[in-house]
Amino acid sequence: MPNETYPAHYQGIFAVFNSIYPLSEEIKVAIIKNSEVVGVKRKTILLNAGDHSNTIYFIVNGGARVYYLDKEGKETNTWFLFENELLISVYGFFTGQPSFEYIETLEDSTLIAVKRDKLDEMYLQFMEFNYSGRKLTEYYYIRNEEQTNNLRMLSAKQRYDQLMLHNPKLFNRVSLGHIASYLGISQETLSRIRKQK
Amino acid sequence: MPNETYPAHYQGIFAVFNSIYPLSEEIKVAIIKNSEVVGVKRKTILLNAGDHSNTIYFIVNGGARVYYLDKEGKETNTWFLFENELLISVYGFFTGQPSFEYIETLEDSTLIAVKRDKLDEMYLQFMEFNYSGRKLTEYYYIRNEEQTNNLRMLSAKQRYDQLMLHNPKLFNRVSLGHIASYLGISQETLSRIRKQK
DNA sequence: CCCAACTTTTGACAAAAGTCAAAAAATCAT
DNA sequence: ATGATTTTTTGACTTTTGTCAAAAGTTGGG
Repeated sequence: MPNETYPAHYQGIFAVFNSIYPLSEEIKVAIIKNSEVVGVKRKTILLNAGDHSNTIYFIVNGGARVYYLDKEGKETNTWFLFENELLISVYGFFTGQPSFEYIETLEDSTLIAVKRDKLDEMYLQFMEFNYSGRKLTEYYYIRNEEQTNNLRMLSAKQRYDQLMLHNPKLFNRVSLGHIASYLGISQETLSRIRKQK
Repeated sequence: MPNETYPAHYQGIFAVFNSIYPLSEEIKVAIIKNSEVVGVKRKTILLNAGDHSNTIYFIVNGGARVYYLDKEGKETNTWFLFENELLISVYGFFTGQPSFEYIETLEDSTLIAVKRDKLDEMYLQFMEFNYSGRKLTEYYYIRNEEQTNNLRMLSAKQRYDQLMLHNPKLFNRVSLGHIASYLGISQETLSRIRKQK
């Protein structure tokens, strides 16, 4: 059955899952039935700290950031995510505990939203869906670990260079202030690092 | 069938998996068939940088560290793992790429070793096994993310305090030099932080 | 028990990064 | 376009953390 029989917005998410483990028609139908396509404006808060994170988003287009507030109330960004990526607050979504993180769109975005209870149903109904879920979790885990290792071992300048090398496009879509906290440095230091190049 | 019919060393690993998703007798038998119980001395290298990481270990007793060498050749520890925990080099094991990390036992240890191809076979043969695999990956992911956030946002002293609060027993089993690099600080700074308390 | 090896602490100094305040530049809505 | 916001840069200064070298303390094997 050709893919065109499914709504166009689902092309991306099906492709991502399908590249890991073949998605049966049943699962595709279930995904469509258990999800909702939503369009949101830039700067929309998708998750507030304190709330329960019960939705996972697949970004069809647009982008978002995950951040939290440090003791002085300053925002610290932990992730930036864009088209064809999954968007959650990892801690809140995985543990079911109230979130300490916020999720906010960076741009006008189209998202596929799946509620956690629906996702859990699908994981229990289609055991092979856990195969893809596991692989995707592994993939994001590795991305997180890279970040950990960079923070542990590299200087501010080296972390900046790494990001420039591996994700230069980020600088076109995210303000330097946001990038600074992601790199674990002050905005002023980031500015100075960029200047001395 | 009572658990005592299985080798005593497998109690812990079965309990860990069983608490996530019921382990069928078939999977238990497969795990035993596809694994090996190994006893190793303290300071045994289980994985060398450059090698392919093709074994996952469950620690029956003992402990190990995962570390790598920075540009100056200094060791940086990324994980400490002990009894009833899974032991891998995340990047190497998940990606299949040659490892940049080393794994070394910290104490004489008993381990259950499963080769990656055997694990993959089990994941394909028993789809519900992916459910447990996914949940375990999520669990270790969260632990890693905590570490990332601490490194991004907390001062050396605050990171030390966090570790003391959440994992004080670590200090009984791991030298301060090893803990320093795990916290992303120099040994001297760690020593000074501890003194000023 | 004692020596050798390893681990931890200390001191003096240097380098990295943060803070605060203000100016400059860029962006956005009207 | 233009004034108002937001973002980025700059300067002066402070704090944090690192580095190097040496001393002190600890541990384990013979």
